[in-house]
Amino acid sequence: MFKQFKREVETALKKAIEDAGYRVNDLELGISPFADLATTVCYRIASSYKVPPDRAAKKIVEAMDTSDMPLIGEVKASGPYINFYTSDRFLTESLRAILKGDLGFESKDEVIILEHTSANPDGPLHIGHIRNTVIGDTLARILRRAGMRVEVEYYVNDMGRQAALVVLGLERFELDRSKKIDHAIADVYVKANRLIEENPELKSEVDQLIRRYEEGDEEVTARFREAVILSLEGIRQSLLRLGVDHDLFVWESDFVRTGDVSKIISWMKEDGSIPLVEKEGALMLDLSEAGFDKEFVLCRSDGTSIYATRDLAYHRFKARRGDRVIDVFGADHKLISSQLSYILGKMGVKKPEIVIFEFVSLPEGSMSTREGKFISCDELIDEVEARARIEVDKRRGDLPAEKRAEIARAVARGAIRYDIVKVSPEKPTVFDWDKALDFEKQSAPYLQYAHARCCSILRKVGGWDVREEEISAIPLDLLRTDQEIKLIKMLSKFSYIIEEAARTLKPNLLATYAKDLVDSFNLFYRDCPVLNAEDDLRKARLALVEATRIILSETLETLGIEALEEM
RNA sequence: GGGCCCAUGGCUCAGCCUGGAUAGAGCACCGGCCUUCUAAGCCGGGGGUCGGGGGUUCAAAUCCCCCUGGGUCCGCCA
Repeated sequence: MFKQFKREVETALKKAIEDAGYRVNDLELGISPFADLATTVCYRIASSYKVPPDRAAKKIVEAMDTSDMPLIGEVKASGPYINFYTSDRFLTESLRAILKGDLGFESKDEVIILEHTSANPDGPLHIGHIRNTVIGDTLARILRRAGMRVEVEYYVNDMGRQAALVVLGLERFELDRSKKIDHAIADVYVKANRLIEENPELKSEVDQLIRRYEEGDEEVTARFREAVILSLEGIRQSLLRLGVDHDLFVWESDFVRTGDVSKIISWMKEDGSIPLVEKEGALMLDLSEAGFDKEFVLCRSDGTSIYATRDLAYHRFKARRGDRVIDVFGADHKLISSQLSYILGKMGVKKPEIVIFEFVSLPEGSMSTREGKFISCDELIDEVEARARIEVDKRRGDLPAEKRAEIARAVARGAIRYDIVKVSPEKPTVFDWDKALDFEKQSAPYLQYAHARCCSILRKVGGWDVREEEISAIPLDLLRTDQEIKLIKMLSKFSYIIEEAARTLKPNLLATYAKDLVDSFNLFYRDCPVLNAEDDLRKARLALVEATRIILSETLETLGIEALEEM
């Protein structure tokens, strides 16, 4: 409902400014600590019309007509600011809409292809990869919640040197089958790297594997397939533990096999809109026109293709199927992805929107799968879950063991996801076990706990079973304490926040909202008894608890955190 | 060497895109609150030259330039 309120304010303000005899480009409306919405537009008017900003504010407020604006309560000039407040009707309508299942979204006719994670199949996901995973998956959930159709894809780098090294390693070292399969693959990969370092002459063998795979050699293809499928199996298990499921796994070798890669190369040769350079048999693009000082290599001197070229083919494939293409990439891909975008533009292919996140490092330095220096996603989940189990056991000895295990799993998944998503992607982070295992205020369990409290109250009255026709009869206008008003306003902002997060592709906005929402609920919980309230007030407060439960569970669901009914 | 990102209380962060009214949280620290809906909670307290310097502006944590420190990229790797 906040969106409608904002729309009303925009309409009324725009007209009032005109009627006061001014003209502006931007209404400069924003959420303020002093009002529900406030504008600073009078400063602008002051400088262009040479009037004191306070006078402009007063004049605009006098010209303001809000008689057709049921959601606007009060409008006040406060010095140079104009403050807008919601009406009583706004509060009641907001709650009523939520209780009736209208959360303020409309479905949009837009298909988005979103790629995230796409880790190399050379070992398990580690805590750096899952920053990509959590940002990507949360974005997908936000966009879906905002009404878009989203297809989530994982690009499998099966043709690279890493995959080839695993293949080489598998031929010489035994897989430790007692381990989770992707971890066993990592062991082999680390050993293969060491082997190559000690015997550099083996490098040509790797090159050969790559070439034979690209040529479609059956025996080699089968070996690559097996290695990659094994890694992917383990990776998918880890993703599932985080509540993440891709719609499609796209193998880069497909683009070589279908001829898409060679089509792109011949297009480059014929079209000529990007200058082509040949150096010792290798084919490159000269991108100096766009300010890139190094050439962009299309294919190696031995004729084999290169990751970046295959990625061009993949992006063309994505662009054909979606109205928008979104990629979630690590900061190391910044340069290559801007080159990619430039080339796609020249090819007449829709450019991707790229969300970049900075690296996660360990206190002792950066991670490396090759050197076996990393904390795996599985290890992290295991540790957090074990810690959560201790906490659950401490508090809920009354529950059966399976139930406690289930709660611990949900708490662990949530804690990990929230810990990652609450930090904005451009911030480089250092992993910290103490923070990961902290279940206090700025954490998922804090949010889940508030949801459980809502459920607990509702459980005590036998659950919420008010039919839609009866909702209008609930005396919601009794909810007028500061705590109640604040909470209702928070609830009304859900769709507004989702759309902001979707527009700016910033999932951390929703994390902040979730915490603010729960803060407001906790104040209400402390000061406003529900079950012990007088008849009508009790009904109204129960409705507010139900509305909070709805919005909070929607928020948690969108963050990929399970909304627990008890914990 | 060049490009991009980051720097906000002891620690971890929000706010920066779109400049405005007292810079918000959490952890840690100190002091309170379980005979009332789950204390993974709530209340109070101390603690900040928003890395440094210049500039733009009536107004800068927010925009621009320079510097410092950290990260990252600049492969016929992915």
